[in-house]
Amino acid sequence: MAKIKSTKQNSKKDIITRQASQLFRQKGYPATSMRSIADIVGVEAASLYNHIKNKEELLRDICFGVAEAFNTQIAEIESAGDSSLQKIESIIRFHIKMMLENYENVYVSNHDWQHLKEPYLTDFLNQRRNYEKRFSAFIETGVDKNEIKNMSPHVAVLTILSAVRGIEFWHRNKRNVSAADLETNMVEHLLNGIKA
Amino acid sequence: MAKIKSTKQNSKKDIITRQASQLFRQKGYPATSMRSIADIVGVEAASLYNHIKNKEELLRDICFGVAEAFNTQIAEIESAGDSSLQKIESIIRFHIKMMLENYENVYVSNHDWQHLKEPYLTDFLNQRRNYEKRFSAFIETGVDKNEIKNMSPHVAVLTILSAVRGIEFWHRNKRNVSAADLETNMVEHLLNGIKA
DNA sequence: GAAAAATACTAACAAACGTTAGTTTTAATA
DNA sequence: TATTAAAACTAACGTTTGTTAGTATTTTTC
Repeated sequence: MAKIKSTKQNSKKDIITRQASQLFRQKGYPATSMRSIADIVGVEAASLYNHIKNKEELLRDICFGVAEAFNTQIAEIESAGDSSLQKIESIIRFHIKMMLENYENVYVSNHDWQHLKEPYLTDFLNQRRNYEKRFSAFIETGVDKNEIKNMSPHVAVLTILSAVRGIEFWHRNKRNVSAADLETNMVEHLLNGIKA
Repeated sequence: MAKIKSTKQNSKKDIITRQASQLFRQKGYPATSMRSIADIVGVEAASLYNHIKNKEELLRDICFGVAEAFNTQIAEIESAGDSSLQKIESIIRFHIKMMLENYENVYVSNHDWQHLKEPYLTDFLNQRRNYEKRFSAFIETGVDKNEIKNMSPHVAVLTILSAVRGIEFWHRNKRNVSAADLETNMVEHLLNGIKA
């Protein structure tokens, strides 16, 4: 009866995916049932299959959408003429921005990618590995140019990526710190820790 | 037929819990079936219920075991006569140690606590909130004594805890960095980022 | 306004889930 | 060695799961 409302911007599939992302974030992918997604959308579970192929497709769209956003951004940063430190700062700020503005999708991508099936799982992991290598290259160059102190690039990337990812905890309790303070303090903490 | 082998150190319940923890880490709690746990233990699913009350009890033992370890340690650090910076370094090193030596349990505790049922869920979250407050107090004192630069203690705690938690990714690919290098580099990165 | 396309519905499926009941087998105790 | 306690087994239960088939209804197109 109650049809899914679609606009020019948001297809019905987009709406379903967005609602699914919210539930995946709250309960986790395996613990989220198609029926619970249908409830939120305001439709019977079977009706969802007029718009999507199956449950995993929802997860796939979320994970690869996030991956593409990061790939696009790092390519842009690579081609800019900034210093290594500036590049690293840009990456950090973009991660923070994504955690703030695209929280649900990034969260789901971080937590539930393991439930992707082959060949998508391998594809996703390869993209992530590639991304970390490109990030790592920023650090290596910075060390060579003495902008960054001598350290393990792998560990630096690990530390930075894990730290920004932790913003998911900030979302659970935003009372204490504003988004702006969060960004300022975290960027400073992570950059000061590696500056030569 | 094949009984679970128990020793004086490890009760049969301990053995089941350890195997369950491995699976929870690999697949996640909701995606891990009692039958898959039984398979690994080498027994039928129904037999597990001679040793445990239900599935959630396994998760509970893991989560609260980890929580207790951290509570005990922070109490010890609090009562020591160290400087704020030393205390923070001690905490960081303990987190890293836990991530290295008690990986499975910490991972599960970090990822699947949300599947605890009440009243355990509230209990767990209260313990965590309390822990973060005590951690935050170290930072605040350090700022007051000018050992640490002026910054948001909340953000510092968030950054540090998230970073060390990220060691779970190191476990997936230990080839590039030794555990010792990991610890040294991460401790330096996180401490240099906050030193006055 | 009729025809076609999109999308909703109800009903049902096979499989997997956590868990219990009842029974048999193994190990510990006396 | 006989008795008791521990722990395994088989079988089954009631739910919930993702998904499909078939049909009715709504919206779009002409």
